[in-house]
Amino acid sequence: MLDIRFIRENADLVREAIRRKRIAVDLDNVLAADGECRELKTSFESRKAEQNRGSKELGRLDAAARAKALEGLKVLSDEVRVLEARLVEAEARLRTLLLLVPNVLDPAVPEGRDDSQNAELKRWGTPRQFDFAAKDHVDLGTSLDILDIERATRIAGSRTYFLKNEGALLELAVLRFAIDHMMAKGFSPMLVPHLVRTEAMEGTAYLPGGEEQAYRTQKDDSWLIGTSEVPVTAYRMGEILSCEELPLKMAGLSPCYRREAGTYGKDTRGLYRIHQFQKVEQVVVCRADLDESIRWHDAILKNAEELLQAFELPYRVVDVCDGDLGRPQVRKFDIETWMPSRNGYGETHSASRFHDYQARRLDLRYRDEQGKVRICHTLNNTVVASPRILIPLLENHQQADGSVVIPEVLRPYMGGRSVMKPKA
RNA sequence: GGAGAGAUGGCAGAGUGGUCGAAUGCGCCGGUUUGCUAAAUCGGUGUACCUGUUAAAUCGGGUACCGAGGGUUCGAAUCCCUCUCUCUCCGCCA
Repeated sequence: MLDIRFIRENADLVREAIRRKRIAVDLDNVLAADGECRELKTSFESRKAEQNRGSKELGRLDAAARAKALEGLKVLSDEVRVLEARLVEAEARLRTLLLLVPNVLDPAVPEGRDDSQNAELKRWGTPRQFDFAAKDHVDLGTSLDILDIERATRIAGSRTYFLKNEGALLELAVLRFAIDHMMAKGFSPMLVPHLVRTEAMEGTAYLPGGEEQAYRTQKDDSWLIGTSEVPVTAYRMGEILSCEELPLKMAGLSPCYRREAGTYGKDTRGLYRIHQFQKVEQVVVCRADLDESIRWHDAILKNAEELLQAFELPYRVVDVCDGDLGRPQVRKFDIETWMPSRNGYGETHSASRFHDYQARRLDLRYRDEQGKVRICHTLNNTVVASPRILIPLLENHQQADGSVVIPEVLRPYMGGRSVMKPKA
């Protein structure tokens, strides 16, 4: 959420963001609602002040004077009540509108219609040329007896899977490596609530707007998280942090649940797009300093790159274009990892910088050295998401005999295994 | 799931209809005292929003906030209702 004062003073910037992110919001409605709010607030407060003065005096009056003053106060009280009701309504209307106003863009964000027009920033590694008929991860996983999609579909519906044997171990290995990698960077590992309240979803800007993508419980009105970003970023919501404890560096591990509504027929084969996966997510909460925020954005991008390099997987980094950028992000870098079966790069990581957009919604603040209360900045990036990462891991490291070599850094987490071999 | 108790400022803890944004203590900040430290002593010490003066305010005026939301009342921390959370006991359970 943007500061309404910022919107008033930078309406052009905000209009540009609405246009470039292709979001259906009429800023004039927002500004009108704001004007109405302030008008009502002024008249309500001055009448209320009058009433407070009168009521205060009433206590000191004798019976006769009191009865007389009471009459006038009753009228005033009704008037105040009406004004207040109108004010509350106007404020609710403004907030509803404000939640939908997108964050402004970093000047560097490239222009583009969709993800096909993201700007490539760098490439690392060279996609492998196979001198044999390479299999995709589904065939590999099946013959290695580490993956079963067919039976999962019977039991749990589309976009589900079983990982078993070394497949199960490989996912655990990848996650644990990611946690250790982040701990070495000073991030606190966190296991988090998977069911959260609307507040946390709204605070991280998944709501309103993301209702169709999230699973919601029927009886208790809570939401299954689509990423641990939600509980981790919201972890200190409503608090005023001391500046000594910033930045908060946290690495959340959780399952992630996504309905994938509206994606029928898209990425239907294999483990690319599924309803449930596990992810280690890095979250940074830092002071309200643009340069610092940008530095962290680069740092969390680098953390993820290091992981892919350790896994010996070719990847590229893209600067996400305006048309593909979400409402809350100022700028976003995606990492796409080489996936032979797609004969291309597929998104595996997403590093977002939010400025104070999430923090304002979460009421996440800190006291600076001067004692001034300020709104934090937040950022996040994937460390690793599995099983999607298993796609490049299996496909890139396969051998002619159908076996798959386990990257060296993962072997300690796999009981020393260096290769997975077909069972049949 | 059933029965009961509770939620007050950074912390502890008073306050059961007006003079309460809230006693008192601790903590914290500043002054005085002090060879230093400690002690003593004096003063200060929430957040948000509206509005005024202004070059700008750490300035003036106002409104709101005593878990959250609603109600009663001229007036609510205090009375009533709903919800959330915490604790105790019973049941169930990993």
